[in-house]
Amino acid sequence: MANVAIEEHLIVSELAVTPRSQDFSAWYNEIVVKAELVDNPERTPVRGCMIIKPYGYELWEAVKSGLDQRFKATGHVNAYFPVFIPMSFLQKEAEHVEGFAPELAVVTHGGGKELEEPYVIRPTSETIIGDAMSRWIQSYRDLPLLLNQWANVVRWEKRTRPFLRTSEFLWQEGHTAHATYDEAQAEAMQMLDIYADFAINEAAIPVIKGQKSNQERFAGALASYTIEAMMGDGKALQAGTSHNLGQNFAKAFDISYTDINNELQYCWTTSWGVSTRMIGAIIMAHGDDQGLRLPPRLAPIQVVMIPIYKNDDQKAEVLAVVETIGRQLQGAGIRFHVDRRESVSPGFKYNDWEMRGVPLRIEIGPKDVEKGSAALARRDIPGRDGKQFVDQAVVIDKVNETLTAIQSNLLQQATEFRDARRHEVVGDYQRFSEIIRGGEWALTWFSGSAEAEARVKEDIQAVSRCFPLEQPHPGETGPCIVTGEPTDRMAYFARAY
RNA sequence: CGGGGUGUGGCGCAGUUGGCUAGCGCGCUGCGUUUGGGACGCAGAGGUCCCCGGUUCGAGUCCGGGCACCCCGACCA
Repeated sequence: MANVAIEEHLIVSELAVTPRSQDFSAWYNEIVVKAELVDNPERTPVRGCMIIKPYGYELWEAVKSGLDQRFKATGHVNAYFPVFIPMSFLQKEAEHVEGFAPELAVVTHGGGKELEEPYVIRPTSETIIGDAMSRWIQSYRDLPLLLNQWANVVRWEKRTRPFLRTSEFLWQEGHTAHATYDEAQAEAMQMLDIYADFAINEAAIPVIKGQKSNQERFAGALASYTIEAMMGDGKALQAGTSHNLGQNFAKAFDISYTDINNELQYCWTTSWGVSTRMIGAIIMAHGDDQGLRLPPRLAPIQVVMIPIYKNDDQKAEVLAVVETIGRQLQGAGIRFHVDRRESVSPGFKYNDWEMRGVPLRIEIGPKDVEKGSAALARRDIPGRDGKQFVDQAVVIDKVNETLTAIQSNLLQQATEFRDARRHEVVGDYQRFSEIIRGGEWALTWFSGSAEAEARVKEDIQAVSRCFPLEQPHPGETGPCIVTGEPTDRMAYFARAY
């Protein structure tokens, strides 16, 4: 018996991905390649960079589209700034250059000549956009200035993983300028809300909105805010950030305006970003042993149709039904694909599309032709339980209904998973450590000091993720988990990506 | 940047103490049979064994040097 079990295991591992439950990291590395989100990183000619394949890029386009609509709806406009930034620009904001110096890629030559001033390949664009803003803004009538840019950025990383940390990645960076602190702060919070709304309602990932500790703050910001998500292994992932930059960049780049009293004032600026890391979040929040599970609202293919037949007569009948349903799906605006491959069996196709995370599968075979039915199989409910047979006449209604159900089920599953793994702990450092070592989240009173944070990092390789905006005990104080001193805010701690 | 490891058809690997024609599985191409949960048969194609140098009658194998990549630890959307 034992030998049979081992052989079965070997067969499975040859055919499919390493089960997520067995080795989360290996599962992730394999699934991004096998689901064709990226080219095999080991064969990508540039170290630490990724080739995003069409299926992965379509997923990114869906993310882009969902975010871009939200940005436009709140009055932001897109623009584009150079990928090269004069080195001197970065040096104008002391904390900023210090934060980014270790991971800069620098261009020293162009057109065969050494450049007078080296260019940095943008790691982020606060400086070059700040420089433009200083020229564009003169009057309070020019404010607020609400810009966004979709771009690639480069940060030289020592250890990289597809989507989670790569030397080059795609993102959007919003950059805004305002007349007052309050307006900038409101903007930073508004964008955080937009990110949270996107994560929850499009990506089906529950997130916690919070503020970063000073140690985890963006280099050059007054305050940094984050949406934190829990991955399938319990680790935390920052899925988006928003910064109130205060007047730090305004002063460094002379972004100033004349107010209504004809007095010169510095602007208050913000920046905010979501990157291709969001793809990593979607993979790790929803995936299972069979592969990806994509939320219907973002899935490049929402429905895959598998025709099944034994001979040419059946093929003709089956494909006629497939065409009919296909036209209906198209009319309903549903993204679908018909798997017409002749060289692989239906069973292979089931597994193949499950690995790619397609939310819903429709099987049409001779029996369905005969009965006027169609088989619908949900990706989020494995096996027979997820399969239903519906009348062809109502298939579109059923598809719409089921896609909606899958979307909300993914969110519900992720929420229940997370809520079972976050724990409030007061004054018990031992238990605090055990929670984090056990791969779960601890919510505890925290002073936020550099010393306290360093101690936690030293002890248990974890840092604070955020002070949640929604505090569980507002107005109260409690003992800092590290120092014991009374403090008025609680923070989440967890191991993180 | 410190420690460990690996470079052999597209992918995963075998090739032990040198030996002749470099092999296996998967994938790929063609034909046929199959097709409701990862099909099968037959016939094919595909290799400067990471690079450079050395030892030898003979090097994928031994020696020297180089390069690349992967994994594990300190910094990061």
